[in-house]
Amino acid sequence: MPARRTPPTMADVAELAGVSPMTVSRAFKPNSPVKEETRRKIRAAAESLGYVLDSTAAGLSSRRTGFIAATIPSINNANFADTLRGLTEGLAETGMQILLGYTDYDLVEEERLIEQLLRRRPEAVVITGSAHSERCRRLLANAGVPVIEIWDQPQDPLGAVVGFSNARAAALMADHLVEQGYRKIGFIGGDSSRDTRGLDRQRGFLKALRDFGLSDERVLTYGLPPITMAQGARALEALLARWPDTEAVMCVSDLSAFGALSACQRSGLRVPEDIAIAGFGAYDIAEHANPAITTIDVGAREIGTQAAALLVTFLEERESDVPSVIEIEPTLLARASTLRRP
Amino acid sequence: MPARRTPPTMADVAELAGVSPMTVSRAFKPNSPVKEETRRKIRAAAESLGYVLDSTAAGLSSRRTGFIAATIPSINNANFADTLRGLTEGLAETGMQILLGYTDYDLVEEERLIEQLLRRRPEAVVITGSAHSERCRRLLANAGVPVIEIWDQPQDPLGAVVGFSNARAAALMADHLVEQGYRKIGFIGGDSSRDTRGLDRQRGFLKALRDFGLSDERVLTYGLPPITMAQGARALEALLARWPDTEAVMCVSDLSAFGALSACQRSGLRVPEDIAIAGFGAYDIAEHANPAITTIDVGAREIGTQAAALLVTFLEERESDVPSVIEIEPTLLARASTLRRP
DNA sequence: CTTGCTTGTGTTATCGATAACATATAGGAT
DNA sequence: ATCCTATATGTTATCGATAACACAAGCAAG
Repeated sequence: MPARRTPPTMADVAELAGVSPMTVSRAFKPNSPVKEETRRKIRAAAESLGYVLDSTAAGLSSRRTGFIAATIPSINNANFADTLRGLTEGLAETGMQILLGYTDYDLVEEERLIEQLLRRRPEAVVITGSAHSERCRRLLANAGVPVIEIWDQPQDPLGAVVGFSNARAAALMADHLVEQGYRKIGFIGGDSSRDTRGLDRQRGFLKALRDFGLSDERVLTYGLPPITMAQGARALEALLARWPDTEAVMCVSDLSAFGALSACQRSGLRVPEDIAIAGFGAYDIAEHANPAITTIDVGAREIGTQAAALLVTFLEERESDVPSVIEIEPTLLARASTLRRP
Repeated sequence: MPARRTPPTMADVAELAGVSPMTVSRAFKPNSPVKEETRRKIRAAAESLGYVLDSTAAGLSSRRTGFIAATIPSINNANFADTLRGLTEGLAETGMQILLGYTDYDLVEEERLIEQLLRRRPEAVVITGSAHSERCRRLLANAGVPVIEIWDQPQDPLGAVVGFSNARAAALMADHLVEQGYRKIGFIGGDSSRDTRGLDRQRGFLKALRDFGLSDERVLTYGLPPITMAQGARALEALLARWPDTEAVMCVSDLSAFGALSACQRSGLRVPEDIAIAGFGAYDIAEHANPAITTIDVGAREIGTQAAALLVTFLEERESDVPSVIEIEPTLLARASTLRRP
């Protein structure tokens, strides 16, 4: 079977099966009135020609592309990958295909990306984060399709929301550390405004410290978000160089927390006896580190699942106008890296 | 600006700008003869209407969809994410969009996925792995577009290849362990045939052991691939329960190696003094673990970069018929987890 | 036996853009 | 002044499928 120049079309299948193209079209859709025998004949003809439906043409004609556009800041991030997995699995039965884009934590890139994605006429858009350029907001509003913002709690939502408060989630960790008796508490994060969720965590954490009457000055930012294990390690060293008596540190993510933990161990500090380390995100690594790292589980997978469920109702009922806000409840996972044993 | 029912079309922009739709079409393509003033007028009209090009229609008409289909086994895998990043960045300048699918290490799912992707009429297909169902091979052959298999070295390539020999890569590790003086060497991997690359590693590793005249019996498979940190930990415990005098273990991936390392440390074993642990894949975690884990860098990012470069030539020259095979050279990263200090 | 509904199939128009061809204008070469 | 070429724009047909409508046949209900 030689590779052909142009793939066979529905008309080719129709001719071979001795029916009209319209019947072929129907034969490929479930729940359309086609005699079982005709359908078999068409299926056989299609298979023998190696026919594959052209969704491009189908989408143009039916005005339903079967695409859901989704943006995430980065591929190399287990949290967003989990969300994506929840989304993918939740949409599997609908036959919708996810059109994915990476913003690299950059609003300008996000705007470019959204425009590129909208060109494909997705039937809905799932967008990570709540900070968008003005033009990006306008593009989304004009697109006339449901929009779901995830992983955040926007002041001014574009449509539906499946998210949580990064500030409150981080405050949970402050509560925990204070409750464990730590008083000289620091924070490690990235050093630009790109990662707004990271900044929200920092803000929420420091605010909670202040509310406890504690100092909020032990903040060390290092590297472009999302910060890596290596950067977490260096940040911890720098933080201890400046404030050697620090008792506990929260890191903006589990990856940087793991780096910080490694740095402690290399310099002979015991965790948590000499210094407590906490992370964020409930990555696998936090669970399997020695000691296991206290972290916040933000329900990354569930965000995807809930967004998918919301999409299913939107697509079924065409009721994109009712903005709904689903709040995910982050939970603290207290582990050895911060627990004081009396 | 209210959300409209149906988005504006090129004809709407044309009317507002006082030109023909064709001119609008040209105004959006670079290197087409349009007066600068006209172009500005059209751009302004488009912006004021919130016009976004419909790639669906464009693709149908021009027979160039701007899609590259790509499949990877899993999202939650830093290696494949790296490959994807290389691919994305390498294709960025071309304006091609990646249409991504996850096979979940399953050939049946792969076939389903490939058919779904081919419906979108991608201009090329990048597919991870070399094992495919018969129908999948036929679909790809019939599609009439360049196909690149990555991350492997197929016996019978579908088209171009950017990969490496998993067996030889694993043999590198056997060489290293033997060279370090270990003799009672084990292997930890997943326990099904789904992950063919993992199996290739196992095969190559055991073969190398035999070639050194060593026993190849210390193999423990545990859990569905890709195996997790937790499974790596349990596998190590099981392996030591059965062969307590094991001196060194290679794990099919760095994640399971990290789990194994943690398991050792929990049970008071010193690494590498009591037992050496090695991984595969050069994940971040291997570098930052304590001790750092010896691993194999397979050049995941480079696989993506090279595949992108190949695609660029294919798309420019329309020379998909010349199958090229690019071999990536895996390298051993010798680290503390296996190094004997005399 | 007629009416009305369901099932199965065909016909025509259309989705939104672009390729291919056609035309007009401006400037340069001869 | 004439021809030629490059630039700038318009016209027509078409990409491959599906929506909407039309129609035939079969069967049930009245």
